[in-house]
Amino acid sequence: MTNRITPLKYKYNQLLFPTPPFNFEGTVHKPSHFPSSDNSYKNGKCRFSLRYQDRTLGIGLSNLGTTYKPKIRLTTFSSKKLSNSLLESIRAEIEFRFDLGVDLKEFNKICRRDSVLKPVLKRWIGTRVSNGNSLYEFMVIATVLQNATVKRSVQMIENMFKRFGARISFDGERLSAFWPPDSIDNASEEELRALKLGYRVTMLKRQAHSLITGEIDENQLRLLSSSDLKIKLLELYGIGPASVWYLLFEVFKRYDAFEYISPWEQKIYSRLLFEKDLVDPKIILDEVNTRWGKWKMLAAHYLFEDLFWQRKTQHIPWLEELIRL
DNA sequence: CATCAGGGCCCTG
DNA sequence: CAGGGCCCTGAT
Repeated sequence: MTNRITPLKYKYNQLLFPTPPFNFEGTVHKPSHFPSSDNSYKNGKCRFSLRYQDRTLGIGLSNLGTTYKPKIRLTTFSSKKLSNSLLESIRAEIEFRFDLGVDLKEFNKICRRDSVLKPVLKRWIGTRVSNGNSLYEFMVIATVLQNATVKRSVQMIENMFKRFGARISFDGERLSAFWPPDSIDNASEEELRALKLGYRVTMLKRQAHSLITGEIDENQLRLLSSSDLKIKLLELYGIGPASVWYLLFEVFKRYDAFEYISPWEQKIYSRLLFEKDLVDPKIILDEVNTRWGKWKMLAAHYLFEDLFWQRKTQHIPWLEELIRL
């Protein structure tokens, strides 16, 4: 266990040019995601820890552009010097994880014709599906989400950060960083149980193990068609019908990955799309399919995040009840 | 004090 | 394919 904080004193700037139109804030900060100590968003600046090629790095993203002339400053912080080729591959990885290269013209056209999304698009045009986490990290997140309230999920992931993660400081922030998977693989069951992970311990251990054996190769998986990818992801221990859509969408940017609705999401979509308390999941799924087709999950994401942004400035009682922080 | 569901999944019959 | 069990917590 390391409570020691590692300062990342080397810093490298690069410029990123997302495809226009681009929305910086909507892309780098997702208010519907639960808060955790590996990332922060303050004063328009996004910072997070990045475990990449066995290094623990700090990343800063800040906006230097406008919606139609997008430009981002990517700053990579490290405790050791980094080579140009490594910096280049970090840049490419960040561009992928934040989906900076996608062309959303067709999606925007569909949104403008849609009564529900039209006003939402006005606020968030250019927003990407984005996630700073690797597949492995997102599997961990999906696992701690299972059968738990948000508060408990946060408790579980923070317990894991404390026990297995690193602490880094850079750019005036102190953040946690994910652990190398073998530390979970080597940990004893009792040790993990002590972190109040419950029955998820088996899943977390098997996931870490399949990563270090090379059974999971994220870069290879990115090349698969969505249907093949879905089959592969469902083979991962602990990934079932609810989690697989999160992975397909957030990690692999498959914009149509919307085939399953969990009960709390069902309530939210019932409100947003039908102005009712509870609509049958199948009806919701049919509705989003006819409305938004192959862009249905991205469209739903816009609705969802827009709602959670509203929550920051106004009290939405029915939503508070569902979130149960 | 007990019981139960929660932002599921696996395993069994 | 339906249903039980699973870690833990907080609500009732």
